[in-house]
Amino acid sequence: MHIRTRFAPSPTGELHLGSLRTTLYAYLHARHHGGVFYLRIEDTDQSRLVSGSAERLMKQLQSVGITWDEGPDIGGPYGPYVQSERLAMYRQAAGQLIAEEKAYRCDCSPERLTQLREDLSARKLPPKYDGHCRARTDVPEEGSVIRFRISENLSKVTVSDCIHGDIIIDAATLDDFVLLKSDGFPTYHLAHVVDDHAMMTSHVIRADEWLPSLPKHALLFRAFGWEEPVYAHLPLLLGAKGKLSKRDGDTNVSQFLQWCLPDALVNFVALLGWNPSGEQEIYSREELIAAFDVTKVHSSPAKVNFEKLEWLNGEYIRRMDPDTLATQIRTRVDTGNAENEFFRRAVVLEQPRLRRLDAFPQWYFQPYMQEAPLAWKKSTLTVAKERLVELRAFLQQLATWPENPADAERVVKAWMADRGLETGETLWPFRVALSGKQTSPGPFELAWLFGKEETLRRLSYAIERGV
RNA sequence: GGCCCCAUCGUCUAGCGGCUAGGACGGUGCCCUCUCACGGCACAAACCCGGGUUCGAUUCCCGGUGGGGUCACCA
Repeated sequence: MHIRTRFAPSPTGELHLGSLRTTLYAYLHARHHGGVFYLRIEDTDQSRLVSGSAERLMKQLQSVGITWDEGPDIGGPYGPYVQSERLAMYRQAAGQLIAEEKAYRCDCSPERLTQLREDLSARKLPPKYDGHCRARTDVPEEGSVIRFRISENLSKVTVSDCIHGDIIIDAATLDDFVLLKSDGFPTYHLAHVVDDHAMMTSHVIRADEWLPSLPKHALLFRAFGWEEPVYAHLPLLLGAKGKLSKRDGDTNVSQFLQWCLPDALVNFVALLGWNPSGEQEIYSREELIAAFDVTKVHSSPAKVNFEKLEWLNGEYIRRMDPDTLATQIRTRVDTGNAENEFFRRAVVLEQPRLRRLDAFPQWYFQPYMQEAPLAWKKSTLTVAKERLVELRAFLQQLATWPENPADAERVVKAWMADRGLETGETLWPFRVALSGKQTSPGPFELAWLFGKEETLRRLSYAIERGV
């Protein structure tokens, strides 16, 4: 069988962390099998459309490196890939079911339906449609909906899912659900079945919240006489309390991308609810594709651990080449008018310390400010300044400035050993003279960053004005 | 409430009848060290409960409990 999976978002907002994972799994499954991954826009709810949303969704997928083979922007053999452009197909399909008496028209008013549900739930009965219009033949087309008829002969429905296994549902709990709305647009149920059949979808990979309506979909496929796709219902992503939501902070992908590398985010999200049975934590895109197996996706929900994402992002940062990292940071933080070489060196210094791209220390780009005392622990300012004076003289006469921090360390430490200078009393003032901070990269790193001129300038400033 | 899903450290997880129950994040301690990170080492931390099945259950079955989802002319 040829593998075809899809991501079918409704254009009503931003790409959410949960949708990213759903998409990623569908994408990985297709890529793993050399199949097709396509995009379909589900814009059947006229009232909830958000303009520009579909475009943003696609942009965000691109920004995390998820590519599709067919879609609204690039077309493909089974288009159109936008549901509002496929209305004729849904109407035709619904009409066919009416002709076969597997569906019927209903013009019950919203008021009646609401009343009905209220009465039913007041009596502690499941709120379902009472079949008022089931036998009617006089329902006008105008303003009415088409409902699916749950056969009265049906007792059990067996559905199957490749991560949950078989599920058997009592048909009595099923409702005569709406297929076609009165505005002529299909409901999700109809559109899903018609499209995934027409578009040859082999695997429907979607969130667990769809599981309760799986029997409807199965019944529809059977009513049409179509082969059902393989279903994979993914466990939900949970926040602090229940389904991941705004309560847990902004969970939009764009929000994460402000501080997180796309590859780290993908790596992180891939391992939420699935893992290839090892102790490896970091996977390249290729490794994910090679290892992915939908049937090994967990059936239990996963709480999102944002701290681990930060850690993972740090790991990715450490593995990057400094120039690439520098460009990633440049787009996210204000680097003032730092010149390229200086910025690149600052990035090298911060690379082992950084977890969030947006947390790059600002002091590199700001005027010098002494915030920590020059004196080391129990030592005194006088001693600190004596050391700095000696150090300045030594650095001053250096013929060649160290090429890198390790060089600087070697040279200065040799000199210190020579003079019998204690490290804390010397290096602490040295570092504070350069950074002004309680915590910062080391003095050798900073001397390399600033170069001879600026290093000497800062030393002199500390000797004269330092406290 | 009906229906459905789920259940290993706080969190993500390995485990697929016999293990000192492994790893990662986070936490703690130590080492490295001028500070902060990085890195290294160590420690604390889990099989929800009750019945079965079995020589033997974290693992299989049933029940309970707990958590979650879903019950629209939304997806």
